[in-house]
Amino acid sequence: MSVRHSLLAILEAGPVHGYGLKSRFEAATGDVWPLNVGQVYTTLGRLERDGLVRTDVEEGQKTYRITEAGRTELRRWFATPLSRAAAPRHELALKLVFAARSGPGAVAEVVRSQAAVTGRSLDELTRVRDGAGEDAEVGWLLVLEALIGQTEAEIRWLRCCAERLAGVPEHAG
Amino acid sequence: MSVRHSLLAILEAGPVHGYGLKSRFEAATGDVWPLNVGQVYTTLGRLERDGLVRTDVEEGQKTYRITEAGRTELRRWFATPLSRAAAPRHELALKLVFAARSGPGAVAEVVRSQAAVTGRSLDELTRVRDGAGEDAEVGWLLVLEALIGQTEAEIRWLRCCAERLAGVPEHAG
DNA sequence: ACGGGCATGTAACTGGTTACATGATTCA
DNA sequence: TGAATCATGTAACCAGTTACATGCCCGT
Repeated sequence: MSVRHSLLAILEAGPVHGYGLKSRFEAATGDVWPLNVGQVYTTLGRLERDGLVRTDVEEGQKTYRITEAGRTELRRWFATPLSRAAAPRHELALKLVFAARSGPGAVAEVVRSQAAVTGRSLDELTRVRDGAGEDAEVGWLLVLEALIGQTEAEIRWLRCCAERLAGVPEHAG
Repeated sequence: MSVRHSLLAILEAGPVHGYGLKSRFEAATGDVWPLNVGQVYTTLGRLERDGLVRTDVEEGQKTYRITEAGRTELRRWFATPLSRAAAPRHELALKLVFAARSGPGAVAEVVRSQAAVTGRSLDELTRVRDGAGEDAEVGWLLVLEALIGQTEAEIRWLRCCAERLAGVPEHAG
């Protein structure tokens, strides 16, 4: 529910029209997660359906405004931590688990190809971060560092998997 | 597409009936990600629709069997690394970015409540891992360690956020 | 005149997820 | 007998996502 709540958060600062939400969302996160404009409108439609935003026309442009229910929902979002139980399934972990059961060749392939891509990704992320000037946006830096930390953890884990699975007989476990 | 491919991977080892897939999925990952039985059937229906599995009745029980197209798709899954570009939006990062724009109070609340939950989660994960015996399943250990690494990275990042955002004026950026 | 960015939408589809109905078997 | 587990499904919904249609306005 990231998009829903992000739009709500942008609207908390004041009414915006549909297209403006797209640019503000991308500006806030430094274009790391581009947002299809169409999705803004579908999401806004659902938010309105649920009574979290309301629309009115100002000077020919339709503007969206957060409602009290919307503010409540936003506060709830901030106040409710993500729980591990509610976390989505870790696709890479699943892939590796089932590759391990499929045979050592599959494991090696997954680890090797993923490590290459993830490594390149880490290089690029750190290069971008280190090239950031003084005027860099706070949100953008935070997003970058979240991604860097996550990526580093993934690389460590892949190395750990490679070690542990090296020499494990086929269909083990 | 984790569930889809995981079921395909289980079927690669031989035909199974619907309910068996649920138990095998959970056994493979150590019950970390429980799977609603209903979802097994909806997913199998979609896999059959797409020609990746086929069914036949054996001794009164409907069994599912992977097709050649299914094997191809599974190999494609193993061979194709996850790309950062295709990665889902990082919900916690988004939450923090927008909490930062909402005001320092919101940031502090997010960081504090999330750190508490994440910390407890890390404790539990490490306790489970350290309590694992020699007979522990490989896949389960890998999943555990992926989650531990991810959780540690999240905690480090939260600390970093707390430092960086302390004292940042409201609506900065 | 025309291309590009601003602006608003809709239709369609995907995979994930749950709630519910139904019945067989097993075991205390 | 009655609860738990095995077993098979369906209907409905959700958020995310994209492809597409439409038109305005502005600068070249």
